[in-house]
Amino acid sequence: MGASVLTYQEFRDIVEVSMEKICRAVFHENRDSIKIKKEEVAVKNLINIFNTTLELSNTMGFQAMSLRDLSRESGLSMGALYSYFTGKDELAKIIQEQGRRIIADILKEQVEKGNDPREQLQIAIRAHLFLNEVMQKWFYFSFMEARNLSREEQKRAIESELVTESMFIDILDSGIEKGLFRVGNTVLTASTVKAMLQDWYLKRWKYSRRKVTVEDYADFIINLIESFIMPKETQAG
Amino acid sequence: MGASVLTYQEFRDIVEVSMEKICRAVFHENRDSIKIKKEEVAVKNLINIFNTTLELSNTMGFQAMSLRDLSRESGLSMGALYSYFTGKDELAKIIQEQGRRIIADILKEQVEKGNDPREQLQIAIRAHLFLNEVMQKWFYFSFMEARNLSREEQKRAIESELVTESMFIDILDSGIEKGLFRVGNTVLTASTVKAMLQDWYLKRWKYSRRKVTVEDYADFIINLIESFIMPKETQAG
DNA sequence: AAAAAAAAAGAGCGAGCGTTCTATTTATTT
DNA sequence: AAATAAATAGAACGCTCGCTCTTTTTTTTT
Repeated sequence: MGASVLTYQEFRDIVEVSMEKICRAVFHENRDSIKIKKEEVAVKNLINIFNTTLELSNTMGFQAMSLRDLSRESGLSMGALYSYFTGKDELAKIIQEQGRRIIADILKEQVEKGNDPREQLQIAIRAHLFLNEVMQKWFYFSFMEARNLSREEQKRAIESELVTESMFIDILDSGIEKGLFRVGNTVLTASTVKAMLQDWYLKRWKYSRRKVTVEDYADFIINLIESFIMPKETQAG
Repeated sequence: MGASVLTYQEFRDIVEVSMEKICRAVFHENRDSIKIKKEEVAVKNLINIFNTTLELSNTMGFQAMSLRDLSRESGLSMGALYSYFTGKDELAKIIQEQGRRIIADILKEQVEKGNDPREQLQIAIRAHLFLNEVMQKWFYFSFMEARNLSREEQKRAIESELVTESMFIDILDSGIEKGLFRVGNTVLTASTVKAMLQDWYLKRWKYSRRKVTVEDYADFIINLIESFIMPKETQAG
């Protein structure tokens, strides 16, 4: 081991989550509500709209951001904006949806590459964290604005949180079963791992200021959690 | 050790943070801006106002909560409300201030009781967590609504976060110096401890649903962090 | 019981919100 | 170059917001 570890650069090359790709997906998924016909025009403006929305609402809050703010900062008129979404609420909903979709797709895909629970745990932590880095603004938005969603959408957000956590629980349980990890409270262990991962996008400013890279943080968390769940002898090998 | 550990019940008896006590402090601190003369009347209504504000804004967000909502839910008229604060922004500011004041006062006071770094770390984790439990609504509000504050108030919130974290860093450093803890990245260690503690008030619903008590959670985090920073032999004794 | 002080009530104000709709501009096709 | 389609512009509408201010009610003092 050691050489086969997923690096941040490798991750970026593999997953290719770009704003352009996301917006193209949004365009196709919402073709009936979007009033724009030509894909290139739509994608170009959607990129602008999402970037500006994330920028504004992550500093002042989505509620506090008026569509006139969004219009002014994006350079698009009110009329133009309403060609891309049916209302302010839908704009928030779309951002949330994309965040959930991407984390679900990519995390599962990456973890399945792991050959044993230890490798899977490492991949899960690294991939999750790398996604938090790439999609920082999206996840920060999703967490902070979840309260403004409809009941139905809120349920989905909670469910999404629990599904990701279950993935960690399953890895831990299978590790115990195979005698690789020592017995412990896997639910609480998974829960605290999630909390540490989440801190990366909630307190991004802190880590930036301290010049902690996402690789540093990944290594640290893996060390921390392995020292807890693995017997001393096993840990080094 | 073991018998002298701070329990949640002991903590509650010692610190006595009650809504009534907080509101009495708010009344005296803001006597010039509050238009009410009689302390008992003011305290009674402040309790009502803060409870209702925390309740409403922790579900729908402070921005989304109108003062007419607050008026309706509290049973106080618009005119009455404005006898207790000068504007909506000040209401948010007061709640933030009280949260910061209490965590700073109580945490320092408790940690100073510890005789060695290990005991101090345990006390710090337990006291911090118990405060998160008692003041859950206040802290959730403070975290979620920090963006709506003035630049100046935002600086104070960040400073407060870093001061609490420094307390953990200092404890860890002094433990290493005394040979009790193994050498490691104390800044990142403190940071992750804070993240785990914070999760208690950010995801309270999750722990309630799973019937995890605050004592369970405290014990778990202390175990987790000690297995990381303490050599195996020392840990048990 | 009357007078004075304290507290609460709630209609009214201007501003800004989300949203709509028609006019205009830009791009594409013929 | 004219005709058609696509996209953008921004004024206008109804509504709700934070906040103020005078009136009314309640409490305290005399």
